[in-house]
Amino acid sequence: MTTNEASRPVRRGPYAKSAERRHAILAAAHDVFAARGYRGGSLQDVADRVGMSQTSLLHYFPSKSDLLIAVLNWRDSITGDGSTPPDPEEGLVDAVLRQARFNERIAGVIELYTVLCAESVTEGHPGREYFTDRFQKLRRSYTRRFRQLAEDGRLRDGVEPEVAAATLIALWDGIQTQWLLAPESVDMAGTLRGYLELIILPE
Amino acid sequence: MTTNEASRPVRRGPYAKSAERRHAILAAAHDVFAARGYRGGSLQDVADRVGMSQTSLLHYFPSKSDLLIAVLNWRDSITGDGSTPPDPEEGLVDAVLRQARFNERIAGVIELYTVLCAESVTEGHPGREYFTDRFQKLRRSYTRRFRQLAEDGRLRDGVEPEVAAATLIALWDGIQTQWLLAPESVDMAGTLRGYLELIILPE
DNA sequence: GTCTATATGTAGATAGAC
DNA sequence: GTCTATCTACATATAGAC
Repeated sequence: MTTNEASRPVRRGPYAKSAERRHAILAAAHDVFAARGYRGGSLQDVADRVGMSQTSLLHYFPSKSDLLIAVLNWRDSITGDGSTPPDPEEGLVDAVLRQARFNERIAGVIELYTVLCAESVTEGHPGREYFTDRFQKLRRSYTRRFRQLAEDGRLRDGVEPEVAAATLIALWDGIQTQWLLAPESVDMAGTLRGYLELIILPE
Repeated sequence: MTTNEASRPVRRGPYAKSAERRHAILAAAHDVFAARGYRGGSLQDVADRVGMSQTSLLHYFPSKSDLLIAVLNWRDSITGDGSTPPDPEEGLVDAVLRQARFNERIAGVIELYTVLCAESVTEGHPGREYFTDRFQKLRRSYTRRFRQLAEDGRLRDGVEPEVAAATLIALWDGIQTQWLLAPESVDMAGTLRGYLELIILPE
């Protein structure tokens, strides 16, 4: 048992409760930052939701900015953002549309991303590096995929892979903002599909 | 002279100084909200920039949210957003690219718009109505223009005017965000041109 | 119109008892 | 690990003198 605890300290071990607490805090902070932003959301709001005092919360995350970074990284693990796709044979169009529809169903995921991303360009915002890095990685990743499509003769003539990558990311982010303000007037997946079908030729 | 004052009360009239003050406050608030957001920017910051006390500032704008609305409307008048184009004969592509290049040169205009737009989707944000209305008007306006192009046989087959409108707006907003975080890596006007040339056929 | 003074509220973070 | 109490800072807004 003791050896088992040592090899799997997360479950039933001495740190089990601590890990659960951290998880509960991350979930609560996700909701608060999504609904009110980083500057607008308070540690007290988060503590109230998880049912603990604000000072106890700071025992797990030593400062508000630490909590923000942890929430952003946790978001990646929830949405699968940046990780390998479930099906390596899945095409780019299907992968994008599946992700878009998935995000739409998880309450708060799009709010969190949209609100914090724009907020991160403000002075002294602790999330700025996260978003700068994310965009750089995303642009490179999509550029590679469009370049591969071009080699396969499936990218429309005149479309630059780099431009298509930046365009897809920008379109995705922008349509999410419109959707947040008017869900009934915007079809996120349909808009993305419209662009991708414009530049990607059928097999 | 008195009749002249009555017909043009803004210049040299009794309210001339007051109007100048309001203008100076709007410019300062524009900078502050662009750099720190609505929640992150304080009235004290604005007052310091314009060289007056925070309480004197509230003499011109009775509350922080009133100041925000005034800044948003003032922004429209600076950028010409929503007003009639300078040249009615100017094509859609030229108008979009000219506006994009113009905004890029006015420091803070894109920051203000991007930061406040996303922030406005948060709980109880006073700018929400402004942005909801703006998107609705923009979508309708661009939909009309694309529909006209379709009637002229200049819209690519299969492109829906409504989808193209939402796509153009989303792309524009999204590429601005990427540009704010990495100006050297993003070509705003080039990206917009790439999309428009994809869906609009040459005359 | 402009200011000082202040009311009132809230924030993030620390100290230290238990 | 959790709490109460508190520190320090800063916010928006009001009252009222000049």
